[in-house]
Amino acid sequence: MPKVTEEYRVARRDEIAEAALRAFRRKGFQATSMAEIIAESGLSAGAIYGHYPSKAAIVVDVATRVVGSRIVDLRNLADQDPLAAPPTVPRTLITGMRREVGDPSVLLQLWGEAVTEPELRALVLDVILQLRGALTAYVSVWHQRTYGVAVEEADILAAEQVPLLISAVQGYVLQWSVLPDFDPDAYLASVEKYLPR
Amino acid sequence: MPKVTEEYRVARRDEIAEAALRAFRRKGFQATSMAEIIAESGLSAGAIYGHYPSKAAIVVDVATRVVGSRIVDLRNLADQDPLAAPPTVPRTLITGMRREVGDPSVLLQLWGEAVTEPELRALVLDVILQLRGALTAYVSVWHQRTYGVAVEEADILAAEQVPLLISAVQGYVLQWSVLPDFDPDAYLASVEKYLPR
DNA sequence: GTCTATAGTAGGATAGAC
DNA sequence: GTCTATCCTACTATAGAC
Repeated sequence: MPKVTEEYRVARRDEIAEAALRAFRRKGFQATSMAEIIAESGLSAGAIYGHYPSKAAIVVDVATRVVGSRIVDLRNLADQDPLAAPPTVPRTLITGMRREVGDPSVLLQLWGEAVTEPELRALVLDVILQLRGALTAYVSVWHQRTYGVAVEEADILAAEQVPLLISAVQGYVLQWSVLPDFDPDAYLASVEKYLPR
Repeated sequence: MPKVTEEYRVARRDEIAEAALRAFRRKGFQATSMAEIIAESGLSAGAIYGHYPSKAAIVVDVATRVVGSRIVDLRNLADQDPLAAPPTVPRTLITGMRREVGDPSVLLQLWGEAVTEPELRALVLDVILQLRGALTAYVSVWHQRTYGVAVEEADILAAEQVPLLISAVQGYVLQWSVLPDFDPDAYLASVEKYLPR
């Protein structure tokens, strides 16, 4: 039986995770030192190690919060009738993502570090696979309902088109992060104008 | 007057840069230690510091070699008659990139670290701006020649379409790096099938 | 130019008081 | 649970011999 309430522990972890995220945005996940997380949180080393066993655990927890569940947005999308056209899906995903993580460049940092950190890699892979699965199902249903295409053919079309929808989202994040003159509205308008429906 | 020939110095720098790149692929640019670069090169600390003033200088030099000049491929493309359609450009860029950097996931690592390292950021920005400029000119000319569109309108079309072409390349790199079942040929076929011409 | 050895520092994590 | 103080490892870079 812990002396403090469970809500208190959760709230403290949230506090630490949010402070760590602010620090990670500045220097990246690996390159941020515990000293920076400690300073940003306003707590002490001992306090933090009372809630996380290691810096690696903080990294994984924060990264998990960052990728969150974009899947929810897709479920909402799939419940609409009439269905929104596939090229409008990136806008929905990006809007949800922006609301949740703010500056998306932290996602680019996460992807980059996922190349060499197995735990982050597994996390990113899991999210992309879920996203791809949900998107593929959505696009297939859209073709069936909109054009009366047979299931098998709709699945093939979806498998062809979904990687491009994913690239549209990834390209947004990358170009937002790197180009000082990136225009989000123009970008999304182009996606909706030119990607296949 | 140095005692050794200039070619010798250049060859040694190449050797060190290549060893460093092999190490960076495993752990990322910042997280790789000098000890790992030293071991990978088979040289000693003293030898390496005789050719580079700091680890940061090695990082910048290697990163510069990695992004290289994809612009050359675009120039070759623009010299053809008839011009290749815009959706085939990602294939050309990616083929050149694969030949030069091999495993493209090192590019994703570079992009991620560019978010927080100003020198890498400037490097990546410069390359993307050059690429965007060359691509935009190419696509504009293509519309003028192929459809007889006026210059002003062709420029507008190019400005709309080029971000998607860039996303196609970036999405390739990302999906190649993360998805174990990524199919490069199918991806490029989709790009050519669905992106606007 | 290249080596070995090491100086000097910053890092993650823990001990013990409260 | 949280703090301060500190241990110990690993890092970048240099010194001095060859």
